[in-house]
Amino acid sequence: MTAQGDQLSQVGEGANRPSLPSGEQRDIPEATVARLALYLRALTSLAERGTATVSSDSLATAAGVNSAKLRKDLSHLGSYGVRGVGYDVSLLSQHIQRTLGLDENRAVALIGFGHLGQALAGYAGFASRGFRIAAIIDTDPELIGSRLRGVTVEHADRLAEVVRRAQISIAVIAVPAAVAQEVCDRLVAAGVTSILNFAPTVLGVPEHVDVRKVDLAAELQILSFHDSRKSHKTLSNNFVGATVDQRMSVVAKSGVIS
Amino acid sequence: MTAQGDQLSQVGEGANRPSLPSGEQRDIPEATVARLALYLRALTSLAERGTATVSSDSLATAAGVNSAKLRKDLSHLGSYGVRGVGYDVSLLSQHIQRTLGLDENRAVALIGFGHLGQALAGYAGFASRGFRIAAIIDTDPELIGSRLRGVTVEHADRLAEVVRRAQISIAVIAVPAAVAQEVCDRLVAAGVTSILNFAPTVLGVPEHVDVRKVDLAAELQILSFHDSRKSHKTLSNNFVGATVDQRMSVVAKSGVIS
DNA sequence: ACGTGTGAAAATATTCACAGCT
DNA sequence: AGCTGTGAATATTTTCACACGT
Repeated sequence: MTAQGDQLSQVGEGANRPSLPSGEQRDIPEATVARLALYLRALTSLAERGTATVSSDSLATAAGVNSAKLRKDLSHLGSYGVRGVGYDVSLLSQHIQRTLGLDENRAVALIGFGHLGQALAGYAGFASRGFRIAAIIDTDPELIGSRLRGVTVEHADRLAEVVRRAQISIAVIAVPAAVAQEVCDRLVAAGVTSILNFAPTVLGVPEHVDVRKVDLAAELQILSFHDSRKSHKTLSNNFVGATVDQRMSVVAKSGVIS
Repeated sequence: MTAQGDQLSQVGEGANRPSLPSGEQRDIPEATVARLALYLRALTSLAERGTATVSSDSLATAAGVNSAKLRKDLSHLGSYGVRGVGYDVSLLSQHIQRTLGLDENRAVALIGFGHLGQALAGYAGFASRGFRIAAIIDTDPELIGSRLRGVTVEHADRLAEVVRRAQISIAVIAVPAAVAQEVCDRLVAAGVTSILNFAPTVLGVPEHVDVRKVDLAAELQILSFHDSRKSHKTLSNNFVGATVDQRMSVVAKSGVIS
């Protein structure tokens, strides 16, 4: 048990690597890409604490992985560490950002401004981690025209127009499952090539479009599977106390995170 | 590209399988467990459409995977299909539910009733897919005492008491990152053994506790990585039109999803 | 015929362990 | 002395392809 449920993912199912356009390091494994985001988060947190340099060991702990994995992952970006010393926090941070394509803030469209959509829109980590909500779309007349940090909620009829004008290639779908495919089709037709889907549906998309999904109930079901196999259901505490302390020392060791 | 970002995950990091308590089939791979949830969703959708029997091919399409994977996955549960025919929708559904430990509705605690917490609480798929929010916790005096479908929002001071009384082993953390670890510690001390974490922090937990995380910004960053490598950024449409139709035929072929 | 179940092959991912730089 | 970068070993996951039951 233990361990942050590392969300891996392979985005390219029929992926025969398309051979790269220009002169960059190639072929970063999917599993590694997924973790780069975690390393970046940890690095940002370290930078805020004023840490200038970090070892693979501490960074790994801060990111919730082991150090061998971290070093292997970073080796795919080329060498940015110094033997005997560690990694320069700000340098590595920048390099990961570049690798992830976060150089300038990326414009994102949010489709669906219900409870979830509003929660997502209000999420600060959104802006601080490289993204800018450039458009919000809904169909509810009550919501159309309301503004959030300078962005006006537009009607779904104007989706294509809005997406094209704001040059948006990434969209977040936060609409009911029943209309998710239709929304998806419209996004794709308008030129969106990457979609984060919160609706509990499989979206059909053409080859060149990536979809990632977040399914709350599925996550809980996975937890449920493991939980239901824990025999010791009823034995507990004072034992728990001990192991929590164990954990604390791990955290202390690396000076982790906000 | 294409392809639903299959969220895999290994929950047990240092997991040397604990050898099972009683007579059940053993050792379902993590990757398989994560997909069982998807199959279940697809099956439910098929059942609603009145489908009684389904082939591995159609079910796979409906779940967004290929059929070899699906068959291999299901083989870990023991045989529930009929050669030459397919799977009985309701039978397989039940079996997956049992496997995931969803026999009776599982009680879940929701910690944090801000925007995100409220969105999660309102999510219908929660109830319909095996979970029941049995407790809601926050610290905001404005929110304490408000009720949602028969559940009263309680103050964080009463967390342990509430968790113990409702026999909760699964909790969802939807609080700011700064207080997530503290909340987590309290949950663990109160006996929670499975946590779904929406705060962008690595949670330290003892061995016997599982954590899964959902990190919105990380998901977007992964999309960003792939998106930024799509050369054809500017070429588009009428080509898009064609490929969308392609996709439509795939969907039609399997009669998918809500 | 049809479609499941599964060994065996291939591809990915993780971990080990240590050479080599600072 | 300390810590990175990496080949080699291991483990896991995916895919292939076909025997087998209905």
